Amino acid sequence: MSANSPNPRIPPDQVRTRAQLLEAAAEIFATHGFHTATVRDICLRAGANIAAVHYHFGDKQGLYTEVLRHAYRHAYEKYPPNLGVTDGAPAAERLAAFVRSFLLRIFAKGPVAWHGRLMAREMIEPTAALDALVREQIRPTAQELSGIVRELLGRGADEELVRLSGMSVVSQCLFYHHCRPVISRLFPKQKYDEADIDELAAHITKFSLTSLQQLATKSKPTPAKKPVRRISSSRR
Amino acid sequence: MSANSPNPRIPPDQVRTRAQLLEAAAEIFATHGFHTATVRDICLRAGANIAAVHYHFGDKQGLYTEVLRHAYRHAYEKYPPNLGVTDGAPAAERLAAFVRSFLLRIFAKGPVAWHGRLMAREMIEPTAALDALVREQIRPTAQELSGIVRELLGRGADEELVRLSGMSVVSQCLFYHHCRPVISRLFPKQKYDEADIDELAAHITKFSLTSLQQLATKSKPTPAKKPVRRISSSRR
Amino acid sequence: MSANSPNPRIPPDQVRTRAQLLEAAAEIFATHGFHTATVRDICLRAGANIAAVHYHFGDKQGLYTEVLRHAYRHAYEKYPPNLGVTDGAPAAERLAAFVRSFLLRIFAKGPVAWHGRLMAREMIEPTAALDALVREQIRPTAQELSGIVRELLGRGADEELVRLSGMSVVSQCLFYHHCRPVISRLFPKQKYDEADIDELAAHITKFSLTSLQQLATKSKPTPAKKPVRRISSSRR
Amino acid sequence: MSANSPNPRIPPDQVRTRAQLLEAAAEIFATHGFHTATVRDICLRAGANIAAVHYHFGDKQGLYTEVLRHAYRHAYEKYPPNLGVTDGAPAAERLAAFVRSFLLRIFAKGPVAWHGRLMAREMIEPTAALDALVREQIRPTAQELSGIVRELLGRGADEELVRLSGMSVVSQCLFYHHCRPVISRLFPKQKYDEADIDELAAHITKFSLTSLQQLATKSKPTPAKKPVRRISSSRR
DNA sequence: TATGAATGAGCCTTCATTCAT
DNA sequence: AATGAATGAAGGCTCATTCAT
Repeated sequence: MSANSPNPRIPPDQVRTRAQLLEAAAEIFATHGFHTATVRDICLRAGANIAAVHYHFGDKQGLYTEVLRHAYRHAYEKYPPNLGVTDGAPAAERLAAFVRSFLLRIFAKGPVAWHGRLMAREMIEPTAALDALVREQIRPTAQELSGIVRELLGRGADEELVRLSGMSVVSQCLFYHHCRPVISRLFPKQKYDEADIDELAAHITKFSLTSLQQLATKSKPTPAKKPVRRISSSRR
Repeated sequence: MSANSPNPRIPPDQVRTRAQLLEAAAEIFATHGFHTATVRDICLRAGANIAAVHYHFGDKQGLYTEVLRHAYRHAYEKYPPNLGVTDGAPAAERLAAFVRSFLLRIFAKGPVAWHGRLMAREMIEPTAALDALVREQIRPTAQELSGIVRELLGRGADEELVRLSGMSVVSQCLFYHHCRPVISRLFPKQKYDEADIDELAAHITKFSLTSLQQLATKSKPTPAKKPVRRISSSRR
Repeated sequence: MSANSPNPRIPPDQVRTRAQLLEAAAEIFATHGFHTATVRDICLRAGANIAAVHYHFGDKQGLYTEVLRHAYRHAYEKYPPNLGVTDGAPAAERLAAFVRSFLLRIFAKGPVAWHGRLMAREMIEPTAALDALVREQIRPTAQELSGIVRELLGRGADEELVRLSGMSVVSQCLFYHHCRPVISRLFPKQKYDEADIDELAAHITKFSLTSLQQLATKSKPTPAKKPVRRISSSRR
Repeated sequence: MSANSPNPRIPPDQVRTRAQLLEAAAEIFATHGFHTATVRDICLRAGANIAAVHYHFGDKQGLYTEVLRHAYRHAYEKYPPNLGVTDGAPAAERLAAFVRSFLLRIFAKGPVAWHGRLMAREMIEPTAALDALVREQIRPTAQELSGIVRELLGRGADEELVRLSGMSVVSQCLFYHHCRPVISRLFPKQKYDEADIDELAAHITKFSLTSLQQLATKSKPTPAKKPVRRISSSRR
């Protein structure tokens, strides 16, 4: 909110219109997609004039780009990747935190919720905004995961294996979001409350960790260093 | 293919327009999505009159539904889930075939290629066509995978674990397709030729198989030992 | 039906298609009007091919013209203006017959019913077919009414009064048909069964006759002979 | 007119487009009917953009509804039903005023002229707008006429007779408008200038009054009170 | 400054009609 | 002789965008 106001003095009430526009747009873009969403609907829901979008953001695309940044930032503010687990913690523990925070982020309720849907849409129909997003947000996250996986696989692990294994971990998280319509038809009981997400996170972590640890012993017969004790999945 | 032609004789030439329409629509719907695609473009590319769509398929939605069915059928005809591996083959082998056929299907080139993109879009913005698709195509495929996973985990495996593990397998395949725009930015060298797909299939199979086999040995044959206490209780 | 078959031998079955087309068109034109009615609907209801209209009648307008003629003829065949009352009958009696047959004609049920609606539409948006209709059907009917009215007003009545009074009579009949949508809203109980029509006919006849008889006595102060008392009381 | 403008200040010039649209639409709807008229033509004649109709009136139907209201209001403003005759005037005088104003209204020249044609079309092919019209405009007019007729028939007159007689009066007025194409073919000399209308009004009034007075004396043998003199067709 | 009326391109759809069969 | 697939011209409507105020 205040990140966009250049001067510390409280601007009259333009910022409020801007913020409402952003929030309304996030919801509508997330629900209907970029092309199907209409500027009219967004302005209507934001209680703003029909010309407000062009006044504040140039055009529809400009609004969308800003929405994407806004949503991503909010999601990562609320659920940071490490969830309070320190960098020095055992890799297994950090993996559990990473998976859980990832799921929480994409299945968040309320205003944060739009982030997940917006990103999913961006995958299907990438816009110019994706480049910035990858550069500023996604790549750092990916590298953080790579670090965890590399440590789990052992120092000398093949970098290609690290890369592929990282994607194996992330994919299991994203799947539940990207394929939600099918999952809800195949398994109507699957829900995404906090408890359900903990369950999913536990499975994904276990499934991945089991494989990574086994692959580590195979590729590096001389481990013995880090026993990677438990997980203790303590969070926050 | 021939399911719609009641008599074995080849209908004069009306079917050609229909087929061209279907093919053109598959490509354009896959590229632009349902709402963004225009009937004009489809007819133009199919070399048909603008009114042909409504004559043959009722309306845009009718054409779309038919395209979805058409694409799914074609993809599964070309790459059946078992890829020639008999049902009696070892589960590990059947898993490898399943993964590889899945990847081949969603990354196919040519006219079969649209299937993957169409399905991905359907996940993001489901239409009425999804119900039929799940019922007729997706559920049987899911059950086939469940069978393989169940066998790998051992007879007495927890059904919930079977379900979650099945999704862990599928998710790794779909990920490369659903997140392609991001992957191509993070790892520009990643391609999807037949050789690349074999590589991906090998990793996914190995990653999954390793975990499944490990989870099997832990959960079943020698019980009494480790009741799988916490989250992924590390082996000793 | 057989009126259209030029030779007494039964033509294959073209005449049937033609007749069904005519009947279906009458109903649809009457219900929806010329422009709103569609050739497709007509062919569909007639069980004929979409090209049948152009094959049998040249084009939509040609079909419409034929329908109008067809409908008018049928209506006057079933309800001739005199309803069996001989020309020699008292004028009051002939007036009653005229009014009643007029109402029966425009409120007929079944295939004859379309005549009234078609004519009403022709009033609003006349086509080339109207000229022939006035010449062949409407003018004779009008002259028959004029004769009745003239006799009721007395021999020396002003011709302008005869003309206007004739229209006063006809207008009361047509009103119930032309303004049906409003009447049904103002007086929802008004129906048009045979009994209701008899009631309406009785009122219109009484209302008109009362006036005509009174005007007759006024304009011709020296009759005194024929008091033409009540409604159709046959004079002696 | 000013009922829709919340503030008394004259809106800058948005209302001009609206007014021009309304006027152009009235003419085109009256001439071609609702379905045949095109929004394009209306906008062209109004000098407005093709999207103006949807901006100001929602859709074609919304414009039509407003046109109907607009036309009705204008017609009644110019020719109020009583034409300056006070409510306390003799019933015969009020009847004469009613008939004459009715004819003037439906045969008006200029921008008011469309009212009659629009209403006639609405009878043939009622739209959703008719309900409001009957409720707001037609029913009050009908009740006013009923009052006049009831008084002429005498206090104890049968209500059914009042109702039917009222329709007998109105029908004679509408006839000249609804059947104009036929009348102009049967009696080419019939015109609808002010003088002609006075003539028609005189006849209709005389014809109806004669009947009503006669019916009154018959049904109520104890009249003697109100002699309801003549017609005295004084107006203005 | 910020509004809302106005714009024009373009979309889906429908229609009467034609033409090869 | 008679069909039904194919045509192309509009039609109503929606949209993002602009402009005068």
